[in-house]
Amino acid sequence: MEYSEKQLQIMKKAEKLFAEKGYNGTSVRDIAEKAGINLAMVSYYFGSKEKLLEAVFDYRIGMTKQLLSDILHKTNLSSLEKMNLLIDVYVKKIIEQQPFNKILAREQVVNTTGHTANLILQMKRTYMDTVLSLIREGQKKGEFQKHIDVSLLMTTIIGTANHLVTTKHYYRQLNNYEELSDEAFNKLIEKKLRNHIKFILKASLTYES
Amino acid sequence: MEYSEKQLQIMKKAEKLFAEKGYNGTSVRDIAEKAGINLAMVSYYFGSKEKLLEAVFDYRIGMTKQLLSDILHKTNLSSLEKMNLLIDVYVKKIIEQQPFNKILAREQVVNTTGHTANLILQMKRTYMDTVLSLIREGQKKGEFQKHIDVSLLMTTIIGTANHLVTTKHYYRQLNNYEELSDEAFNKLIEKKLRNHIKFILKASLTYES
Amino acid sequence: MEYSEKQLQIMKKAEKLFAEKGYNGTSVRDIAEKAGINLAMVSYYFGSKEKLLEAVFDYRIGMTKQLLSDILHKTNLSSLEKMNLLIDVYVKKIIEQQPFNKILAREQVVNTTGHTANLILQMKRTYMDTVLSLIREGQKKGEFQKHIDVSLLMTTIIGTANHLVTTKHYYRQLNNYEELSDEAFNKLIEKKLRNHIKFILKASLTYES
Amino acid sequence: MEYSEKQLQIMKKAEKLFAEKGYNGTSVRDIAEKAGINLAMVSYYFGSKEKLLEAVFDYRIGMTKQLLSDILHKTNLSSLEKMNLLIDVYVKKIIEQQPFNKILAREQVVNTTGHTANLILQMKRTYMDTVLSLIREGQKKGEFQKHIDVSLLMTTIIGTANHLVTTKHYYRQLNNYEELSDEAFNKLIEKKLRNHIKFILKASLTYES
DNA sequence: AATGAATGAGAATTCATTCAT
DNA sequence: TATGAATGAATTCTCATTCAT
Repeated sequence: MEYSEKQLQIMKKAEKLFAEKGYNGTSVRDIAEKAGINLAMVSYYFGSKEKLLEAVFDYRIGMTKQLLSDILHKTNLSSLEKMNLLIDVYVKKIIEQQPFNKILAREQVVNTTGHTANLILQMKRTYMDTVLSLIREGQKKGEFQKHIDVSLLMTTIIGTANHLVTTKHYYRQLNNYEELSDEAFNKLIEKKLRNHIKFILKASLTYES
Repeated sequence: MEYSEKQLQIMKKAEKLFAEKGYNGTSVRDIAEKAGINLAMVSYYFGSKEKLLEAVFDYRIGMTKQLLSDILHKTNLSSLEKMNLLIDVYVKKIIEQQPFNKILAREQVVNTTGHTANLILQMKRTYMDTVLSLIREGQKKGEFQKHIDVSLLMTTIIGTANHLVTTKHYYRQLNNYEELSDEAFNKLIEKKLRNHIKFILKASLTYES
Repeated sequence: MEYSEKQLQIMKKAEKLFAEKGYNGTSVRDIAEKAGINLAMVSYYFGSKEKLLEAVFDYRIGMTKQLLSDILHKTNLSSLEKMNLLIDVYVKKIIEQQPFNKILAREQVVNTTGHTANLILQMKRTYMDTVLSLIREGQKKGEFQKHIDVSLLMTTIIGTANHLVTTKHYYRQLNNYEELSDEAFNKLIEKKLRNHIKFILKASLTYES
Repeated sequence: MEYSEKQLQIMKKAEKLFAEKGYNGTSVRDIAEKAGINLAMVSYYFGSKEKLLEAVFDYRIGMTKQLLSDILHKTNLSSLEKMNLLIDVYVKKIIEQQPFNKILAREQVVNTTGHTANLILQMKRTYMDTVLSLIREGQKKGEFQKHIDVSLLMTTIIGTANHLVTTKHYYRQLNNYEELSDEAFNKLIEKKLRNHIKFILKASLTYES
């Protein structure tokens, strides 16, 4: 699905508002105002508010799939290197696409059916398959231990990243980072998150009971 | 803050609806209907829809604080035992209070100020202090390694539990648990989650670089 | 179905407006203004604009059925007397309920399915059964001729009355009755219509080829 | 008024939609889509939606006037023959132009002033004059009885035809013609209507009190 | 002659809340 | 304590029309 410049412009503003106030907390009026367009243009370009949300999901999840596909096709890397690259890319994406991640974090709770839920499931499957193949590779080479619950391990990685990003204002207060600029704080948590996830992974994958 | 029977009855129905459809997606009419009361009674008992949400938070977070306080005062346990008990209690709570956890997961994203945000911050601080003191204890005794980012470790624990519970319908599909009854599935993920978190904790706290 | 005073008040104003401007040409705002109530009360009392229209149909068609039932149960009358009474009552109803008749004339054209169409069909069946039994009675007694297409005869009676009433402004102009008051004109056409239909009926039912 | 091919194409589609959903129930978008043209072309070709409706009336009523004029000028026919021809032509027109007749039936109820109302009045006058002169002719020759209310007689003819055609779906159900094809059913009611109107006319015009 | 974008007005409906009883 | 009626604001969406190209 391709989107015109105008559509992308609207989608970006909508994404921001959905992230800040939630889908139901955002009115089409809000979006039209922020995007500097007439109220009726949202229906004109997307059909409805819900279709606009779906467009945002389409767009972002499409990007994500592309990222994952790119990594898998880097045939010159070892499985551990691929895993590390995957973490780097994933964390970078999470930090850069914070607004969409907030929407995703909220919508996947209540939206259990429909087009959006389908997209989310597809994305989760793609992640799962990618990680699964990487871990199997590592296990074959003896780099990783045998007893790994990949699904739960992924829940941990995604849950950690999601929770940090969606509740970063609490993390900031609890750790006294309030004097940092937004930019600096984002840089900081990106680095911390990347290292932390890699640490958790290494500890889990190489743990000897 | 004490709540009357009638208030608790309303709060319970509201909690369920907020969890299923989100705060903004739930109307006062919905709540009144489900609770079998007159529409105006919501305002009468709570003042407003938002105050009702706050009451739910008050109530649930109060319960959680009590739980944590109980654990800390069990002076006859070792720090590792306390930590394990904490996990048991936390996971049990997460599973039992899934509706509230869904609300919490959603509201903490958009609600960054106000009474609710304050309650959440307090709760997080309580968790943080509890875990911090347990880990310091364990480090003193040489049971845990020295370099632990407690805040991120907690992010991992909470993030893992939250993500599993709020997106459990996806977890179910991805792992082919669709034939299980709701009850059986809840039992299963409670056990899995408990073990997984303990494993992650042990692997992290005892990791040797 | 019983309607409260308030509902009847709204239905009456709505009926008038629907008759004057058509269902689609009338806004809920119009109705609320004319009825002197708040805009939201229409939804409150009827659920929706369409349900309000259905209520009007329910009410008026219910009245009509009652009228027909009353006539049929007058056992002391001959079939010709019953027929004449039926015409009198029918024409009186048509004249008195001109607004509803305009709505009916318009809606039965486009509304071919749904609750409203069902009501109309029921009413038509009731009329048909009534007239059919009266004519069969008259034929048995030898008062009426044998070859009568009752369905088309009814189409003629109803069509004549409908057409006169719904296009009476044209009838008025074509026959130079413009100086008459509304009341006087209504009186006039009621009498003319009654006699005309009786004449057509007599001529048709007793025609000898 | 002459219309271009393009205009006629649009008018035809518009006529169909107006008949099916009513004028107010049909959007310019609907028409543009059905006609396979750009939305703005409706305004371009007709000025407005209302002018488009007027064009349809212009066109159809112009055709009707032509038909009537043709009959009147057939000097070789007797008045009874002319009357019969008039019925044939009228019924044929009613059946063939059902969509326009539905529009007419609806619009003449609510549209009591303006260009459209004028056109309708003109047409009615033309019909009236035609029938009046035919009946006067017949009365002079002694073929018809003296006391005839021509205006009401015409109301009966037009009303009968209108009612049958605009509510033919009910007629179909009431008389169990549902298994007939549309085409066959139209053929059937055309024949029935023609005979019925002629019968009513003959019975009325020759009735002896 | 035709198009796609745009607009402002208006549509029906739902909302949380209040008030008199 | 409880109710049903009422309100005004806000919701999303559709409408006919216009305009620049």
